[in-house]
Amino acid sequence: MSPQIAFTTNELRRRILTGEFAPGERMVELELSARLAVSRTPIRIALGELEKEGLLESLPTRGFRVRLITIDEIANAVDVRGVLEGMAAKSAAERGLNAATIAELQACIDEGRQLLEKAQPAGYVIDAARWVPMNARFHNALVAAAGNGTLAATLAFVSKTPMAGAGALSLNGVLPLLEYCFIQRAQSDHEDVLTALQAGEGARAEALMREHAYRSRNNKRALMQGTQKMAQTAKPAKKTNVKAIRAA
Amino acid sequence: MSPQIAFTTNELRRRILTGEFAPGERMVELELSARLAVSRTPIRIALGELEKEGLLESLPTRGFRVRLITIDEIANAVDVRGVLEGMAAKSAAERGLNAATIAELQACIDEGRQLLEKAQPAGYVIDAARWVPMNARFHNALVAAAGNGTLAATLAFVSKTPMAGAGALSLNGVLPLLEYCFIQRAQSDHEDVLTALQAGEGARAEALMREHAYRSRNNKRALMQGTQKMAQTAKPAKKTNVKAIRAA
DNA sequence: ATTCAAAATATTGCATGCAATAATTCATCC
DNA sequence: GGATGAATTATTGCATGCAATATTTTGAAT
Repeated sequence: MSPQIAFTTNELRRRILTGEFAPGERMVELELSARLAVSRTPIRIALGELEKEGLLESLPTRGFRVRLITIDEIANAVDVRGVLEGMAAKSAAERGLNAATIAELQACIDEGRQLLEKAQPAGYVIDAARWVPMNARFHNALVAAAGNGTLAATLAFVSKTPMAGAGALSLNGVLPLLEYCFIQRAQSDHEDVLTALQAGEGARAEALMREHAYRSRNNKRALMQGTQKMAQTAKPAKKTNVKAIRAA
Repeated sequence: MSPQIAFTTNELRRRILTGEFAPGERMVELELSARLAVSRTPIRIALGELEKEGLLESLPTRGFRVRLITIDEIANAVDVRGVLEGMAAKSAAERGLNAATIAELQACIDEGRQLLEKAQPAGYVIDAARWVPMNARFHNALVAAAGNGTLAATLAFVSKTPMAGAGALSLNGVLPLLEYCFIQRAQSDHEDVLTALQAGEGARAEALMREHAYRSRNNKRALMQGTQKMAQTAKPAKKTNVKAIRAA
């Protein structure tokens, strides 16, 4: 992807996810073009991209609108992710792990244990800035070990659903003790999975990864329903003044 | 997707899959624009689309080239499809089927049995024109019954890999007897899955759907390695005469 | 005040031009 | 003859204009 298009896509994605564009709001090419200071061409391509990612929906000949993503939709995506990661674990166990993969997975586990230990005296608050990338590394290493490129691409596809990716637990400090318990369990799942993988126990590794995801799904549901994060009603789309943009 | 872009995408996809563009060949916007009689804009968007489908690969600032799809890649995609369809079957069994779904699945099974019976006196040649859509209908009904939109979208994503979709068995008349056996087994799988679904046996339904896909993968491999369909070496890309196109 | 039609406006779909850049060809020198 | 650098050509990246279409507003008629 060319740099301008990549920039536009990332920027729009970011602004949608941070709520700068509310669900239901229309995305008008000319307005976005003015806001991001790029021409309509990259905007148009980026919008198509974000539609495929599920962030936008297209109106017949009226361009795109920000989609409202429901809790159920996130839960569905996480379930699919769990099944695919289970497949990855099973395949990896059956093929056998190479030394580098074992080292990488073990490194993640070591870091995770460290983070948990550091959290206890600090009021059971996990260092999210380190946990999230570590968690992503663990999942990536596992998927890579399955040696199935299509599987990896499919997981990437599913993980595009907002909040459905591996590193997407809330972790913004609400309910620290509850989150600590979730993370503790996740850590223990990681350890069990590595054990199963090394023992070549494919079915067990698969079941563990599935449960790992199912649990994370339920945790998300609990946190979200608690904080009502996603339940904001869509603000009415404010009218854009195209004449003014055109004049500028 | 607007009509022109849809046309362009479908047309280019078709031409790539039929081999009109050989693997390795570059896709030059201006040339395609002339061939399909549309401007560069829809061509450009369609090429991006086909890249995401895995049919093309992008060169840094040199546009796109037709990718060579290997047998292993197809096999990987079919494996992923099997796992996802297994998940669909399990979910469907756990939620329970409604009457309309049962009727649809049963109708597919009845038609399949009919096709098998008709094939025997006809030299064991299956009527592909009816089998393929029936098979697709069966798989679609099953996925719909799972009630997970993300799962359906993910399956659609995986099924874009050429030859990896549910209705993609060769079925062009090579080895009629062998194909007859494959189809006979597929039919029996369908029947077993419906039985399991109706009995609420989720784990069994899942296992059956996985095996159903794994088997189809191996059948494909056997047929392909026999006929060497995909093993054609890429023709060298013939030079395009842009001056002539420009002049026209 | 309500309805309807006509005019005005907003907005996309698509085509195309131009500049930037990569690849290729060609001419020159050793 | 082969290497090197300059000119040429091919080709994309991006901007933008125009026509087509959908929506909204306006203004009249009831």
